[in-house]
Amino acid sequence: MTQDGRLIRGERTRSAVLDQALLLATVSGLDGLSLSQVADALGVSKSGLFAHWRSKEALQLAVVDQARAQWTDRVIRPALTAPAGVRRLWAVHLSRLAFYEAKVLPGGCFFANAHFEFNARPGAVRDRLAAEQTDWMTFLTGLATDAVTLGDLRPGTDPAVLAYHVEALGVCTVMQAPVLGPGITYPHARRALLDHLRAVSIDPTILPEQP
Amino acid sequence: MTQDGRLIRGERTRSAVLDQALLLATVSGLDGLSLSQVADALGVSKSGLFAHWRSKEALQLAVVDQARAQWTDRVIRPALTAPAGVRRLWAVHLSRLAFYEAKVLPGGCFFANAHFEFNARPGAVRDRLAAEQTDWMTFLTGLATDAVTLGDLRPGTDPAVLAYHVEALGVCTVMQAPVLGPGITYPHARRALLDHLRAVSIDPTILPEQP
DNA sequence: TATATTTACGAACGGTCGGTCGTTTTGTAG
DNA sequence: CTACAAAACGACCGACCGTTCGTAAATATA
Repeated sequence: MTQDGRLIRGERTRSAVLDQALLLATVSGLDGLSLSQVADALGVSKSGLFAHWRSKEALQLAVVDQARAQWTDRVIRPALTAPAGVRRLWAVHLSRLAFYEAKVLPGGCFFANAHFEFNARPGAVRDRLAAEQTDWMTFLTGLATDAVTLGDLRPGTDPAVLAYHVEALGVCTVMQAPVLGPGITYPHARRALLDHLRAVSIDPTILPEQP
Repeated sequence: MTQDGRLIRGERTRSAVLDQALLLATVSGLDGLSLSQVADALGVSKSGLFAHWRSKEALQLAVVDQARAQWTDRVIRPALTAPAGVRRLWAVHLSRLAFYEAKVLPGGCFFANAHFEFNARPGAVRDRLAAEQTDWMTFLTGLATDAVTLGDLRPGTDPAVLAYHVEALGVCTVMQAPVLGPGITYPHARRALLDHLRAVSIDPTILPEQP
């Protein structure tokens, strides 16, 4: 291991593998993930992957964990620590983007997409994803208890029903999203969010970059 | 071929294969469908399947088509031809059941589940499923233009937004479904629907049986 | 420089997959 | 019964999969 803070070789390839696996999982699903394809895409030997994870399932779980961790660090935490007066804006736009990215734009172009646009059938991986959905619900509830109520987000819906919608969408929620509709492109939605962020004096760089 | 109306041998196995394939697709997804598993589950040779469909994708498309045809014949058509005064009830309950079956009860126990709880990534099959979602939206719109408006089904939602929700759920819609929640089991929901059907003098047998 | 450990590699294995081919069984018609 | 066509079978193919293993290269420590 190096004594300074730089990544040693193992950690660097480990990170690259996880990123590539997440990317491929958005295409063929977490079930359809192929270790051979991951290795070939990186120009790395397939057998080398087993030096970092003991099995394919272990790598899949690592992908889920990293995706959740990144989403939490880069989006949810900034949202929760934002000034109280602007959390409502965050709630509406994040839910809108998450919904938009996760389902409406297959194979899309945005951070949130790569972190939601996979699903899995087998047991352990599916359970991990279910936990992730619970986290998202917690996040929404956290927003609701302070600057905005769930009723504001979706009038007439109690939390239990919203929880089912979270389960149903596999990731986020179903709120009123009037900006979404035919003819509204994704760059349009993103630009609108950036404008809003600037308008309320939130650092727009907390919004993940487009790859 | 026989001269009377009975199914000849080929059609019988063809139907059995489609049913089994639909069942397995609800477990591992339409992508994860294995011809070997289908054949083994039926005690049939794998190579015999290629006498009915030229490729695996052709069989997958046939599965989608049959699922949609059955759903239309057994559920949507009866709903559309129901007495005008009760279509609102149908709309609410069908959407509720479809939502419930398709997403909340994985590996469930009901007709609608087996016809919705699969998804696919590759091109042709995915396109076919997208067409199915459009049909469902048309059905809901057809209900709305007569006995009930979409506004009644989900207050404050315009059709464009609802269309996105249809896309998002992958099958149906997101309407107000107050009966769904923690502790509300599926038999509960089904019994409630049967009671409602009887209350409005609709033949309950149009509701598909539980397998 | 010499040594030890991490890291990556290439070859190979058993298994499953979709798909092909020639043959045999099954059911119908003459 | 014979003739014929539909239908199903079993063996086999090449490809890809996840995984193991022995070995070589890269890197850290001394």
